Amino acid sequence: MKPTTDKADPIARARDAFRARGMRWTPQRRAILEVLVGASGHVTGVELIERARLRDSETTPSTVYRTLDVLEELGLVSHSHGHDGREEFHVWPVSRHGHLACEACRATWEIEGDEALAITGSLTRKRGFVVNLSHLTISGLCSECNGRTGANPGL
Amino acid sequence: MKPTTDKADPIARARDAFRARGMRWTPQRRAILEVLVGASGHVTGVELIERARLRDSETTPSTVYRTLDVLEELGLVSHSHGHDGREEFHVWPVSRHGHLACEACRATWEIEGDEALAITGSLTRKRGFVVNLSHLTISGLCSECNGRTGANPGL
DNA sequence: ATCCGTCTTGAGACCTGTTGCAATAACGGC
DNA sequence: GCCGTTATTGCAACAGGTCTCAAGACGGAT
Repeated sequence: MKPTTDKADPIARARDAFRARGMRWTPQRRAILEVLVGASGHVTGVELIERARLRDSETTPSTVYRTLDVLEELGLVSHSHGHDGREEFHVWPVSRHGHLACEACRATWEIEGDEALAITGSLTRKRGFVVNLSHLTISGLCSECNGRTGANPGL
Repeated sequence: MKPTTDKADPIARARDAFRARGMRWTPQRRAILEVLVGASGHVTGVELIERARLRDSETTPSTVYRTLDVLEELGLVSHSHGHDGREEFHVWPVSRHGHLACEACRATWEIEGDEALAITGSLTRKRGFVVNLSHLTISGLCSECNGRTGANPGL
């Protein structure tokens, strides 16, 4: 006896989340959700649009971006900005974390746990400022690139 | 007896910095420098273009942005990204610092000194990652907005 | 004063997103 | 199953920035 809404199915859960907030469940939203299920890690807006178009060639950018906004409100995705300011979406964030991005080699790392606390903690204590960790991208030079480029007189 | 290049004049110093690197000193660059001298704090690209157009209605965006890039290399300006990813230029940075931006009230604060060190220090020590502090913008909720909006289940 | 190499500029196309608005279609009620 | 409300979509224009490329001009050499 199958339950009407399978708790393990992320798409069914998303649909329920939409409906619970009086929002509508549309084919377009379903398609974008399906793309997200197949994605992992960090994806740019353009990548998501391209993938969505593979399923439905009619997909328009505005719908994708608007859906991503809604999904962010629902907590299903989060976004931050790469060092050039472009959006990067983080799908199904398992744990809340920030990012570290090397300006030279473009590699990225996640900042979480104690390391994240070292950054957010002092701001919260001293200023009462609550950091939006998942939106945070810290850029600079990783140890490898910093060694390679030699004296970079202070970025 | 006036010296040919007045050490106190930031525009003359900029001119010399350009020439010293084999770059040319053009009317456009001079105009943009003049705008920057009259600016303070944080300015957006659009604001700078508008102000430059007041002096020279022919000013084009590409020239302004390119000049800003060069000036950033020379260390005369720095830029970071607001919480929506748009560029914000920081003119004549007196001290290297990052920014804190409230997503609700849009207020911003500077992060410098010990506070900055608390953020960059652990990343440098543990990962050898050198943070580009002047490019950093941390967004979240300031104490006032956080109190006002009540329980925000973890940004 | 003129010439020339090459750095800069300007124009416009392009890129990533956002927004206003009319047309469309979910979905709760009958 | 049909209707009406109203959330959502698609389109097209807009906004902030970047990039290419031909034309122009800075400035060292003559």
